[in-house]
Amino acid sequence: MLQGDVGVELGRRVAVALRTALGVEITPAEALVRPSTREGVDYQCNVAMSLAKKLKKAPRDVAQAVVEHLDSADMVEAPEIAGPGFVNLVLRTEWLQEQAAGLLGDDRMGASATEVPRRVAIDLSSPNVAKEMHVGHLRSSIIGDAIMRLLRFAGHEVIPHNHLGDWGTPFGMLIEHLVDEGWKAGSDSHSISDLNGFYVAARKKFDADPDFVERARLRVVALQGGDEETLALWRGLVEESTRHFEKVYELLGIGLTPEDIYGESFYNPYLADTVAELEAEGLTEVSDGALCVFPPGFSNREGDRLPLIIRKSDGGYNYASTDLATIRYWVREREVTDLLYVVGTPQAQHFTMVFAAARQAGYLTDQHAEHVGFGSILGEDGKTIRSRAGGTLKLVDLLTEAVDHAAAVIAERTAFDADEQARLAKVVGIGAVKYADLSNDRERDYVFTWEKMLAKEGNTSVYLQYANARIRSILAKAGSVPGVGTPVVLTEPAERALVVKLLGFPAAVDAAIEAYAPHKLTTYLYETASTFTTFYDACPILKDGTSPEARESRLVLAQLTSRVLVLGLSLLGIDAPERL
RNA sequence: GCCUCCGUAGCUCAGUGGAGAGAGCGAGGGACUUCUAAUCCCGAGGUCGCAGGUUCGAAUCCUGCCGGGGGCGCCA
Repeated sequence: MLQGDVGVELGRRVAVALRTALGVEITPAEALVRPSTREGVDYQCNVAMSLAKKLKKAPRDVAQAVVEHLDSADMVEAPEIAGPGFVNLVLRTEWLQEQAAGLLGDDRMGASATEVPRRVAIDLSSPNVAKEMHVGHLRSSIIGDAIMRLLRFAGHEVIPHNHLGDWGTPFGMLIEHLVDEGWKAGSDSHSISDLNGFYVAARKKFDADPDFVERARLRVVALQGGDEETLALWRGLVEESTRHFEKVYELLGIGLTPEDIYGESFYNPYLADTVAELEAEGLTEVSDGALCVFPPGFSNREGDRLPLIIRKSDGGYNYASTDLATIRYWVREREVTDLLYVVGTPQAQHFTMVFAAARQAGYLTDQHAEHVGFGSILGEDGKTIRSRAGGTLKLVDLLTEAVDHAAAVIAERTAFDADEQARLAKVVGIGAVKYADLSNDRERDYVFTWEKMLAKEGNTSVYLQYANARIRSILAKAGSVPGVGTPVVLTEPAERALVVKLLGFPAAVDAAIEAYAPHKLTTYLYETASTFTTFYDACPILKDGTSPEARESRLVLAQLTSRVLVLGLSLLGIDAPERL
């Protein structure tokens, strides 16, 4: 059975044909084999036009040479040349039948694992201590989680790190507010019911009370000086916040645990060394009292060189220092080959500069560092939903609303018992939120609307879950699941279309991984579910009048579809219930 | 001012330099005593922001312009 992308396999064969026919060496990718939108054509090869000039031949002659030497009779019908030199490829029914039958024994659905596993550190989620997670954290969390799942599926080692905002000057203010609230160091009986309220109250006091400001300042000094009582209070605050995050991660179905937390404080011990190394390398300059690196190629609005400040004029460190120390840590101590940062696109320049500085410093050499940016979630007014702009939407409220909405629909439509309804509501509601986000191009902003988040028609998770539930229902009714080796017989166009689509799974996964673009997978899964429902309507499986052969064959197709949908959704962090 | 991303059907969005640019939603027409209608089928709907350029071929690459978002020194 074929492993991987059908188009790549055809490309390989075209490359061989060109070598034997014309002595030309090209890679499979350069064969330009693409799925075709032409009626009745599965793939098309566009290589003839691209090579014609280089070979000083007419495109149709190159195409003719490809066709004559293409060794693919097992896989495709006799290729036809069309238009200026397109080679149209139609997959043979027998080949499709064999592939479909073979897939039944492959729980990876044709997707191969990498032969060169990498070790990838991925920065995701990264909420701030003493602040409630809001919709802004949604994207980093679920996009990061999906990328993590995709990379692991591909056979890579992935180490998530949750870069918690757990250090810095605001903690003086926050700890003093804790003290005012009667917290005692070392006691774990405290809790904060409203993290946002806590933060706002501290901030308000800070803005109004000079004595409090002074206490906060002293508290920062104590914190950074390692004062035990202060550290104990700080830990209490971090742990309290972490418990809030855990609840959200649990609801969201993100695999992040407290072990994945590498907050800013974690890198604290490395900051001085990191900065000292940069100084020793001669990369730094003092400018306006701040210690800076000036990576080449960046300028500010006056046209002057743009600094990356790694130590503030007051001697404190900032996020550039931490980010450099982070790279240094993961490369040196953890020996990762890749560093991914799932952080909003507004920080694109920051990361470009940090990476540039890290290369200058030798922290990054062969490693691949990439800012996997994502667009902002906008309000209906088209402006970024910001925590301080008033229009805060707590993440937990968003998720609860989605689950409640799903619960209402489920109660209306189904007769499952209460427990089952509650379980389904969570799977459907959370899935809808995740899918609504993941199905957008990662890098683009999108406007948040409840309508979109809760939609259950068209390209939505519910559509996919429903398609799968219908399949599971049929398989349950059928009594026995067709075993490996069950012959697949394709007679109807809808059957054939479904198999062709199912064979596209590896290509979709590859595309999603290659560009860190989960939406490429959602698009594919939606097309697959849609192709299936067309098949479902056109091709009865268990109904009277279906021959035993067709019944078994169609059960295989249903089974394969279910596995593609369930596996695909799982790579996005979305569950697919048996019944719906 | 500079950098960067975006502009595709009424709306929300896909689109790997390849052949009449595709979905969903909405609006119109049709299909249920259901293998689960949270579904399917049919037709309508487009100066791919504008103007040049590169190319055999441009929604896609380059340049300029228009419109919008974001970023541009001590918050992260």
